[in-house]
Amino acid sequence: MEFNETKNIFLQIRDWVADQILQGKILTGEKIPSVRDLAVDMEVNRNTVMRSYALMEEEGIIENKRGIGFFVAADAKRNLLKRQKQTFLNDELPSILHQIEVLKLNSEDLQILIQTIQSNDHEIKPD
Amino acid sequence: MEFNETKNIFLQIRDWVADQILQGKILTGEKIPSVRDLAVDMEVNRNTVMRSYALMEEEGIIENKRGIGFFVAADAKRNLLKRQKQTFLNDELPSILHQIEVLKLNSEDLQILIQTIQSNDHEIKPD
DNA sequence: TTTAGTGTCATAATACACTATGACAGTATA
DNA sequence: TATACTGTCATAGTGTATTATGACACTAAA
Repeated sequence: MEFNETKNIFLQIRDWVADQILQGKILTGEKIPSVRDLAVDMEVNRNTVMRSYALMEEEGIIENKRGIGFFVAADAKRNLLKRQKQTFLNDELPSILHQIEVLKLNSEDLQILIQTIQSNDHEIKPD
Repeated sequence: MEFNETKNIFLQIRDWVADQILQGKILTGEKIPSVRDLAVDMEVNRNTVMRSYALMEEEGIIENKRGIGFFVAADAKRNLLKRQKQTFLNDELPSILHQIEVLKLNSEDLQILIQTIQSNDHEIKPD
């Protein structure tokens, strides 16, 4: 996998797994890739994946079954939605707004952004 | 200054100075704080500020006058605008769009964002 | 000329992310 | 029972951001 240089790898792995869950590519109760497998896939050390999984376990996103592996927790999706939404609105959005103001980006520059938002207006709210 | 834990300090200092310039709080040709002074102000080591300034010099944002200090380069503002705009649109926006899609954020959730963008529609484009 | 302010360079120490590797216990299956 | 998976822990090494400090050359002003 291609990692962003500015963000810690173990956080990017967490983000990737969280994304898989939010997108429904890994379902509730399903087993996620083993620490060793994912490490090989992502060309990263076991311990780094282990750190991501430990973090997600703390966050209640995944659960461990001894000797078997990690599984998507029952309310992982709702948990993640709430957590990510809050992080986005509270931590990321202010910085985005600030940049838009300073760079004077208008509707034309951000046409795609507005379209993307509006295409969600008729979406059914996820659980 | 309060630093974000996830981003390198010398990059955050660069961002801060760049912001001061874009906002017109430091004018073209004006002297920026000395390496030592800013280090004290931000409660950071001299070398860390030095690294930020060296980076900005490479980027053509500031210039050094020996024995005197660093000054805002002639075309710093235009340079910065171009650079930041490109970084935002190419590197940050895709990730933002992705989050909006996955989290199904709509016009209501992002009301402020849309307002901010639209308030730039009647702005005169900066140089 | 002396003094105080600039940046610059070199060195050492600390902290932490990441890697590399080995060993061990639990679980499922042949 | 033997084998091959799981996660887990410990240890050691590497790279790099950051700190701490000292020394030096340049410039401006007293």
